Formats: sequence, structure tokens, C-alpha cells
Amino acid sequence: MTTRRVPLTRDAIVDAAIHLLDQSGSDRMTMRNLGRELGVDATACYRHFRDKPDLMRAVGDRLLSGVTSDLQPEADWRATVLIVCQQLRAALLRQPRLAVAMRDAPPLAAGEFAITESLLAQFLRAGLDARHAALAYHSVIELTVGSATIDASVDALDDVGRQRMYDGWRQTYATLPIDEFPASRAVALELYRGPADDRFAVALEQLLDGIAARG
Amino acid sequence: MTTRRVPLTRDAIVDAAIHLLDQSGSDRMTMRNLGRELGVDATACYRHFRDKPDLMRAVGDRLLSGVTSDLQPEADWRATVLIVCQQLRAALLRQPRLAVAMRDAPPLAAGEFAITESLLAQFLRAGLDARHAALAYHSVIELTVGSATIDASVDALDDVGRQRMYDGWRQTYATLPIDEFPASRAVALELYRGPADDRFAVALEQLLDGIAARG
DNA sequence: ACACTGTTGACAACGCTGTTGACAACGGAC
DNA sequence: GTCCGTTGTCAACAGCGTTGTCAACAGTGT
Repeated sequence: MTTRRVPLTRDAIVDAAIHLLDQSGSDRMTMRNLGRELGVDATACYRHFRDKPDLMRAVGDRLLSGVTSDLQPEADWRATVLIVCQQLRAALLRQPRLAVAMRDAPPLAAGEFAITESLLAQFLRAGLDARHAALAYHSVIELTVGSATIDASVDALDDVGRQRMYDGWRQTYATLPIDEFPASRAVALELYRGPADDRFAVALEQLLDGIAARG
Repeated sequence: MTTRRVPLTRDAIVDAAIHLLDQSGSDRMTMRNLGRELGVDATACYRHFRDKPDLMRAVGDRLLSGVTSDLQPEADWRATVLIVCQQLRAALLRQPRLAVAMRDAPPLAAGEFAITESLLAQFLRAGLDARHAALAYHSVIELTVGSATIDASVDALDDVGRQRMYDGWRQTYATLPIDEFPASRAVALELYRGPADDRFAVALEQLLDGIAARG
């Protein structure tokens, strides 16, 4: 309709993409919807990004950029690892496809380097040698990404819907035939109880216990 | 061309879908390719499955069904957990979207119940109470799914390509500016070294250490 | 032998997706 | 003023999942 007064920028496109992801989830984040959001033809974005994966990489980088800010250098190494992983988790939950997008592009983004650096630094501070620091890094990253992947779908629901889904799962496990599933019946009421963030924190603490114990 | 002698069955479609996933990865697993694989029009599958997610749920159930077979009841609880998780990981690697598909459908599949049951049983055997068994279960599942999610893309490559990608990552980390990324530089050569399955085993062992230590 | 019925596959079509190439308008450099 | 690189528009393509319609088939009751 009207001519655009200010030309499009990479940042503006990334902003719109994140806005789109926030309000309508991953399904609605299409190039055409993105163009509509920006008041621009969809294909205009291809002047700034080679293709959609390229765009998503930029989105991922943006979301990841805040993960390692606000770190307190004097904090315990475990506390620092915990915070970094929790913020990484939050970023991943915000954009479930991020984990996939990250792995798609071997030329990794700047935000990712910062995360790796801060985690490795903590493990070295904890006294691990290079090999064990690398192993600890892999473990922690895999747990964080995994937890986020699992929780991402549930996270799309509101609080009520989420509680209802968890209740449904518990109910399902609680009504399995007891002779075939005795352990499930015994534990059913404890499954998926409480906030998912808390369960992640517990898992991470357990993992850090194991890492601290024998590297 | 020729008239089909035997009619399509759900099992045959699931077979073909798995075959397609095995040989060409998730991208090529489309309804049209599936029809081509079966020598049948793509839309014929809609006579047997409501839609694609419905099909993928069946695929997931099939892949998960083998996870808890071949368990030795007399084995150590840790060894059993390790085996179950390793086989679950293998199933997830075969079909990366499986993790998401699993969570999408609250009426969970039979194979998933068996996995949960066997893991919970081991944690109860280890002496954990219901609450801590549930927490341990969540931790272990999240790590397993996470590891599989991360490794899934790399797994699609052949051995040479995979090694090259890992080498590339190491190279990237090894050439970061040393004043800004000292820890990354120090650890770079140890990152992503050796088979991914081994790294997963280490992570799981660490987690089980932490679980055994204080539940 | 016949018609009726439910099932299954083929085919065409719809709306959506990411992406490309040709074209036109713009802004800055000479 | 003229050139040229940049950027947005437009039409189009191939592919996707999905639906509705139609024909061929098996089984059943008469």
C-alpha cells in the first residue's frame, strides 16, 4: 500500500519473528505471516536472509544472547552453572525449534559461544581437567536441551491447561493394571508433580552431584 | 499399474514409514513418498490413519515397543536403567520427532508405559521412595531425550561426515580469541571427542551417581 | 444370479508452504 | 543528469497435508 518510509533491517525482521513466535507459536511463524506482520511482501525478507534456516539462526542467536548476561563472577561455580542452564532453558522454551535450529547450523552463533565459555570456565574452576570439563559440559547441555524439548509442548498451554494435562497423566498412570505396572501405580501420584522448572533444577543438581563426585 | 493383490494394512504402512525414516531421515518422510514406497496413492493411507500425527504416533509406538524387551531381571538396577535408556535413545535417534510426537498425544502409547514401569521399578529397587523415584525418572528421561535430540541431526550423516562435523566444531572452538574465550580454548580439543553414545553413557552414569548419592 | 452395503484405492483439487526470477522504484556517487 | 547497487513487489513453481468424489472390490442376504 504505502511506500515503506524506513527500509527493512535484519534486526526488525528478527524482532517481528520473535513477536510472531511469542504470540502464536511455531506453526504460525511462516514467511508470509512474517511479511504481513512487517507490512511488507514476504519475499522481501530474502533480501536480508538467505533462507528461513538462516533467519531462524539469527532468531536463536538473539534469544541466546541474554543467557550469559547478569552473571556474578564471585558466585559458587555450581550456582553459576545452575543459572546459565536455567536461562538457557528459558530461552529454549520460548522457541522450541531453537534446539533444532541450533544444531542445523554448524557455524554456531555468538551467543552459543558465550554459553559454552561460561560453562566450561565453571567446570575448570571446579578443578576438573580439560577432558572431564568437556564431558561435564556435554552432560549438562544435553540435560538442559532435553528438559526444554520435553516441556516445550506443555509450555504452550496456559497454567490451567497445563495442570489439567499433568493431572491427566497422573490419572492415566494411576489406573494402569496393578499386576502389570506395580511400580507405576506406586509412584503415579508423584509423577509430574509441581512446576517443571523445579524438576529441571532437581535433575541438574543431581547431575552436578555426580560430576562433583568423580568428574 | 497392476492392481494391488494384498490390501494395505496399518502395519504395512508403519513398516514403510520406518523404512523411509531409516534410509532418508525425517525430511523425506512425506505422505507422498510413503505412497510411492508402498506403490499406492498417498491418500490411501488416510483410510487407515486419520492424519499424519496419527501415523507418527503409531510409528513411535512401534519403535518404543522394543525398548524394554531383553531385560535381565537379575541385573543390577543401574545396569538395567542404563540399558533401557540406551535403547530408548536408539529408538529416539531413529525418529527425532518421536519425542515431540510422544508428548503431543496424551493418550500415551503402550510402549511408553512399559518404559516408565521398568525405570520406576529399578529406582524403587534401589531403595528410593515414591517421590524420589519420580524425580529420578524425570531426570533420566529428560537427559535421554535431550541427548537424542542433540545427536539426532548428526546421526543422519555417515561416519566420515560426522567426524568431519565434530572436527569442524573443535576447530571452531580452538580458534576463538583466547582472551575472550580462555576456557573454550583450553578444552576445545576434548569437545565432541569420541562416539556420541559414549558421551551419553558418561552423562547417564554421572546422573545415576548423583541419584544414588542422595536420591 | 442379483442387488445391496461397507471398505479401499485413485484422482483431482484446495490452500498452504518456502523459494526464485523478472521488474520497478529508490538513494547515493560521479 | 546519469548510472548503479540495493531493496520491495509481483507472479510463479514445486512440494506439502488434506479432502471430496468416484470406481472397483468383497461379503451377504435373497
